[in-house]
Amino acid sequence: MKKKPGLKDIAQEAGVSTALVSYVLNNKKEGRINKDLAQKIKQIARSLNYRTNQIARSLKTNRTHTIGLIVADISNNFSSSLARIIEDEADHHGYTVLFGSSDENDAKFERILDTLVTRQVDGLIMAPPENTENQVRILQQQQVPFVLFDRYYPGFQCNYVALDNFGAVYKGVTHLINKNRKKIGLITYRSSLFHLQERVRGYVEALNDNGIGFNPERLKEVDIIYRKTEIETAIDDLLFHKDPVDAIIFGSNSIALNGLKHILKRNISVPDALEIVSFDETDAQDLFNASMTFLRQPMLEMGQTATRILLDQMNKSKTPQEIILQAEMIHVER
Amino acid sequence: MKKKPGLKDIAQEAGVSTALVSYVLNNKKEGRINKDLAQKIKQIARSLNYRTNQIARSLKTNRTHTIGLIVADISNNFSSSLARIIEDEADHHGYTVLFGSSDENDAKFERILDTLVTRQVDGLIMAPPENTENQVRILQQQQVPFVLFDRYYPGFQCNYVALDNFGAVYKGVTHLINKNRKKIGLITYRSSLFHLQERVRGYVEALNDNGIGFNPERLKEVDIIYRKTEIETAIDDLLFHKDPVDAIIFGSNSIALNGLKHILKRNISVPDALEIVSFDETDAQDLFNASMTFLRQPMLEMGQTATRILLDQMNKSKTPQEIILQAEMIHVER
DNA sequence: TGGCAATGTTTAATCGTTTAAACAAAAATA
DNA sequence: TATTTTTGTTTAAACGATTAAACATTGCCA
Repeated sequence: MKKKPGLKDIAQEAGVSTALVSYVLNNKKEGRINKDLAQKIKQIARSLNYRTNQIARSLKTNRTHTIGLIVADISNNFSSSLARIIEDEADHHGYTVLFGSSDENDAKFERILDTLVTRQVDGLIMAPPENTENQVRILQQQQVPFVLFDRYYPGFQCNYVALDNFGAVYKGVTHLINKNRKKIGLITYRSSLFHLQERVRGYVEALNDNGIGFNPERLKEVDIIYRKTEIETAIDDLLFHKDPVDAIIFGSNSIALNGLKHILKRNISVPDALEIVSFDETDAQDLFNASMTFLRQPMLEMGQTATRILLDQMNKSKTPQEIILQAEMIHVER
Repeated sequence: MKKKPGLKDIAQEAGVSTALVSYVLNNKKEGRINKDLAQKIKQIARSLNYRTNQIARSLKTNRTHTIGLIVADISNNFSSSLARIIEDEADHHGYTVLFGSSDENDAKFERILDTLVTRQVDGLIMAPPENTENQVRILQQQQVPFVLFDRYYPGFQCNYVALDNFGAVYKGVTHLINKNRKKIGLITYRSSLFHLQERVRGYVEALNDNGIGFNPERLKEVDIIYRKTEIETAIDDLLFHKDPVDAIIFGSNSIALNGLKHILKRNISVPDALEIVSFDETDAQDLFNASMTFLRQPMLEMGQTATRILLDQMNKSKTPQEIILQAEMIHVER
C-alpha cells in the first residue's frame, strides 16, 4: 500500500505549518485564518486526495467514532436486521460499526469483546451469551459504555433494551386458549439466559392462570445451537403422542422456519389441526400458506433505542437505562 | 470512560522502562529478557487488566488488522451470509470487520468507502453499486488493497470474485426448455451493472440457441431498490397476458420471496402451470411447498476466496485475481 | 509615538505504542 | 588482567494528528 499523504505533505506544498493545515481542514479558528490561504490549503488537500488519518486522530482525541456490535450470528435474520438498524442510527451520528458473531459461545464472546475494546471502540452494543456476566461486570467496572440488547442479567444494573419475553409468551398462550386450544406446546431454547427463562415462566403462568396446568411433556427445549433434527424430534414428540398438541409456539424465527418445514413435511393441517404462534415475524414466513400468529419484536425501536442510549452514555455518563419493550401480536389470516 | 492502563502504568509498577514491557508482552527478544522479570511484568499486566491500545499500535505499525466490508444491505440474507463467512475467514487470520451498507447508492457507497479508508482499514471487500467505477479506480491508484465480490467492471483489471451470471441464467433457461417450457419469463434488476446485464444476455442467448427467440414482453426488470408492487405487477403482466408464460426465473432471493408470495396469492399451481427457477437458494424458500429449481451461488467459496485474495494482496501485492464461480443448479422435488 | 488589541501563523507537547540503537554489567576469552 | 562477547535493559525517535500557548505583525487609539 502506497504511503498516504498526510498533513505534512499539504503543509509542505502550501509552505505553512501542519498546525495551520489542521485548523483549516477542521474549520477551527474560522475567524482568524486568512481566507485565501485557507482556500489554497483546501485545494491542495483535495488535489492530493488527502484523507484524515483517523487512527492518528483517535490516538490524540481518545475517540474512534466506532461502536462495537456483538451479535449471536450476523447471518441470522434477527441479528442482521438489528445490525442494519444500528448501522443507520450510528451513521446518523458519525459512527461506524465493528462487529463480531459470538455463536452463543462465551469464550468466543470474550475474545470478540477483547478485540473490540483493544481497538478502542467508543462503546458496545451486545447480546451476551450464557456465562458471560463476569466479563460484562468487568467491562462496567472499567467504565466502558455499553448497552445489552435482547438479553440482560436480572439484578445487574446496566443499560439494556430487551423484550418482555414473559409477557409475549403469556399473550401468545392466552390467545391460543381464547381460540379454544388447550393443548399447547412450546419449542424454545434450553438455556440459563434470563430472557429465555422468562418465556418458560410466561408459558407456565399463562397455562396456570387459565386453569389448564403445565404439562412438562409439552415444553420442548432445544440447544441454542440446535441441530435441525432436534426440532423435528420435538415436533414429532408433540404431534405423534397419545395426547397430541393442538397448538405450538415457536421461540424464534429460526425455530419457526425449521418447525414449519417439518410440519409441511408431516402434512399437518394448519390452523385446523394445529394453531401456530411464532416469535419474530420475518417476511419469509409468509411463504407458509396458512393462517398464523406472530409475536413481533419491535426491532426498529430496539435497535434505535439501544444505539441512542449508547451514544448518550458515551457523552455523559448517566444512570443505567433499563428498557423493556412489548411484543406486538399479529394475526395473519390466509 | 475511565482512563485505561497503558504500558507506562505497568512499567512504573514494575520499575522498568515501557520498552521492556512492550518487548515482554509481545514476546520479542525472548532470549534476552530475564525470565523472572518477564513473569512479573506479565503478572502486573494481568492484574491491571491491561489491553494493548490497538490504535497506538496501529499508528506505529501502519496496520489496523481491520478489513472493511461494503455490502448492499447487511439485513439482506445474501449480504449477511457473506458477511458471516468473511468474518470467520478474517478472524482466523486475526482480522476484524468494519462494515457498511450502500443501499445500491453510489453517493452512500463513496461515503462509506471514505469512512473506511480514513479508518485505515488494511483492505476492503465490497460489492460496488452503479456508477462507482471511478471511485474504485482511484482506490486502485492509491494502492489500497481490495477485492470486489458479486460484481465487477468488464475491462477493469482488479481483484474480484463473482458468479458466472450469464452461465447461470443460460443453464436455468435450458433446464426449463428441457422440461418442455417454451414461454419463459425473467424477473431481474434493471441496472447497468455488468453482472446483471450478463443475466439478460444469458437469457436471450439461451432462448435463441434453442430456437425460441427473445420476447421482450417476457423480460421484466425491476428497480434495484424495488417496491413490492413492481414485482407483483411484473408477475401479473407475465401471467395474465394473452399468451401467458409457463415458467419464471427470479433474479435474486428477495425477488423470489416476493414473487412467490404473489404467486401464492394468485393461486397459481406450481410447477404444473408454472415452473419456477430462482437464484440464491435460502432455507426460507423451502416453506414454499412446491417443486422448484435453484441456481445456488457458492457463497462459502465466494466469501472465503474473496477474503483470502485480500489477505494475500495485503501482504505481498500480486497480479489481480479475477475469479468467476459457477452456480450450481439444484432441483428440489416436493 | 508608544502601548495595546486584534489578527494570523508557528512551536512544541502530547496521545500510547514500537523498535533501532545505545548503554551497562556480567561472563567468556585471550 | 585486559579485551571481547553476551546478556539485559534503557533511551529516544518515530507514527500523524490535535491544540494550548507563544510569537509575530499589523492596526488602532490616545
